[in-house]
Amino acid sequence: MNIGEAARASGVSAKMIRYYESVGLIPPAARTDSGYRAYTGSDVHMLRFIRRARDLGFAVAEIHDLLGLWRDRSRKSADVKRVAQQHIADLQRRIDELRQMADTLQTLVACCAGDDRPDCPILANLENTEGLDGHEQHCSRSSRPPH
Amino acid sequence: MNIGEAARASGVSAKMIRYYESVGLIPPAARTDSGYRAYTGSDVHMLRFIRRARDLGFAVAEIHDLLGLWRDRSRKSADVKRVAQQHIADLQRRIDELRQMADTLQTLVACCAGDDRPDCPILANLENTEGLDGHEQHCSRSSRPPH
DNA sequence: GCTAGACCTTGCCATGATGGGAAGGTCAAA
DNA sequence: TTTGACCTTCCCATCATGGCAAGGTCTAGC
Repeated sequence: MNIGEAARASGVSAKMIRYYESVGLIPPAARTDSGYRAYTGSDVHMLRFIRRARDLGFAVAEIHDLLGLWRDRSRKSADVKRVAQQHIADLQRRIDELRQMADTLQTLVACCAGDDRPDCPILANLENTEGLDGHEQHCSRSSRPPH
Repeated sequence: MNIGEAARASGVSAKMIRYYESVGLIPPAARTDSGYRAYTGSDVHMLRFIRRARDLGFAVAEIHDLLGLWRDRSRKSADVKRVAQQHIADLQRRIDELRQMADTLQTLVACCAGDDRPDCPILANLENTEGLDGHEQHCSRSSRPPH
């Protein structure tokens, strides 16, 4: 199987397959006499594993670990669970960060008239270091550039 | 004011101040005779604005627009509001992506014994293209590598 | 057998925001 | 004058991904 076929069969682009090989996530592919990479069904299976793990947000380094556990018949499921739980914690941290941003912005947007006038609590908040960093409820006042 | 002072006063690193200048987010700083960048209080004010906008997750291109509106005394608050709302939508999309990942993983983790045995629904899910893409509730079965 | 077109190879560049570091110039205090 | 803290520019690395270019290979149709 050529790299293009393997790509279509696994959902991983040819470019990324070469990349994963170059960074050691997957072993170097077998080669034909002319130098083309040759893949087996088992290779595609592995690529699909990688693809799925990427879809779940695992970084390449984490997938490296997961592949090791996958191949290790004597693995402990506790080890897999730990990797997954750490990743969940990481996802949760990122979610919280984004949600904090969204919440703050949402509060500001709710206070913004959104009409033809220039006064805008959103700009006012960006301008002042203070305000809405915490959990204020009141709409702030105007906003004019300095000068 | 030297770049280091401006950095300390604004919370933007000297490195990033130079970067923002290089990509045109801020105008080229004034220079002393010896070539040092020189900043005013007004410059620091702008840098703080940028810093705050970055903290809210705005990309440099968006901050460019926001700075334009900030400087425009005849802006319409509706324009600012639109930028903010688009950003909120973007944040929400990213949050949903991450939460989808976290939810799937959470379900799998809940199904994993996490003991000394190798059988693991997490690996099983990564291995099979099917399963838990949607909203299944049942814990799946084992997981052994191919070969 | 030849040719066209689809495929493969490697290598370089770009993304976005950020930090690290090197080599060399400037400044201020002791 | 020296020292140390600062500044300058330039290059490199991150992370996963795509794009492009130059050149080699394979296959189907004529």
